[in-house]
Amino acid sequence: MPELPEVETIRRGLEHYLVGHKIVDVEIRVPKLFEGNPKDVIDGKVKKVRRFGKGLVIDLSNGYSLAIHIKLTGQLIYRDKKTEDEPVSKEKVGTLPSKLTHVIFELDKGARLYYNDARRFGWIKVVKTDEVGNLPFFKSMGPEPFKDLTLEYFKKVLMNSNLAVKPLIMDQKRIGGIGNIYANDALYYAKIDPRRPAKTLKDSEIKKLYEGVHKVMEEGMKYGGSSELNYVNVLGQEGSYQDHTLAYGRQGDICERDGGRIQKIYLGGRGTYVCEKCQK
DNA sequence: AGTATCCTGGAA
DNA sequence: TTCCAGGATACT
Repeated sequence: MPELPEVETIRRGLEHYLVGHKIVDVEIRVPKLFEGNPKDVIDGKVKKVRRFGKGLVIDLSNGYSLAIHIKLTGQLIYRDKKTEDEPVSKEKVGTLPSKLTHVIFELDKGARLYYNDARRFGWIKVVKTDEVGNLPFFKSMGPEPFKDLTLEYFKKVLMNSNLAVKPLIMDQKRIGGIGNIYANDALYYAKIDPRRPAKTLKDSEIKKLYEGVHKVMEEGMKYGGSSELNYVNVLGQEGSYQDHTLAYGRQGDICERDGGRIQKIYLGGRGTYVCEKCQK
């Protein structure tokens, strides 16, 4: 599921392939995903691509931006004459456009940007660049790992909440970018039970968890993200972090630290993976 | 703090 | 055929 490492991988790809391209036309096949006037982005040239937590912003030269959230199953795939011959994931993407393609950005020089989304949870919004920060999702976003999430702030968030630590660190308003996969793995790394009320964590545990969050997300980016679900990069290729998770998706596996078995439980309605022997 | 909602492909 | 997946929001 796209979290910070997946969305950052996409951002880098978009930055690399999109900057300099002009948007020539927009084809909207599923209107509910698209907000704002598509005409406002036509003739706009891509200046840069930003990421805030799990959200993306494509800034154009004409004062408008595309704010995008791919939620669980969104894909942004770039194709041009050069990349056309590089195969996209047959399983996750198929032939473009597919029946899951809901928006197509026609770019200059014969290039295209496809937005696919199996579950149609994602959104694309046209907004003035200087109003991006007013969108509720961006406005309420907390500080994020690798950026402005300091250990001091992290400590403060955890110490002041009775919430179970896992749903707490996944709250985008408090901390941006952490989702289910990396929350599970970071907690496993730090040997902390995801159900622990956050304020019961000791300083040393908070520090270890902070370290774990960064560690597992770094691994995520190293492996090009997790393609457990529909995630692919802008070339339509899968990542492989799903083969390197510490705890996520590993129910029944033996914990290599102590030989315990990783259990799947539900916490806050979400699949949660925990070795009860070493995660206390 | 837990639960329903959106939505649908794919697994069971 | 039913159920599950979960990011974010909106309820209760």
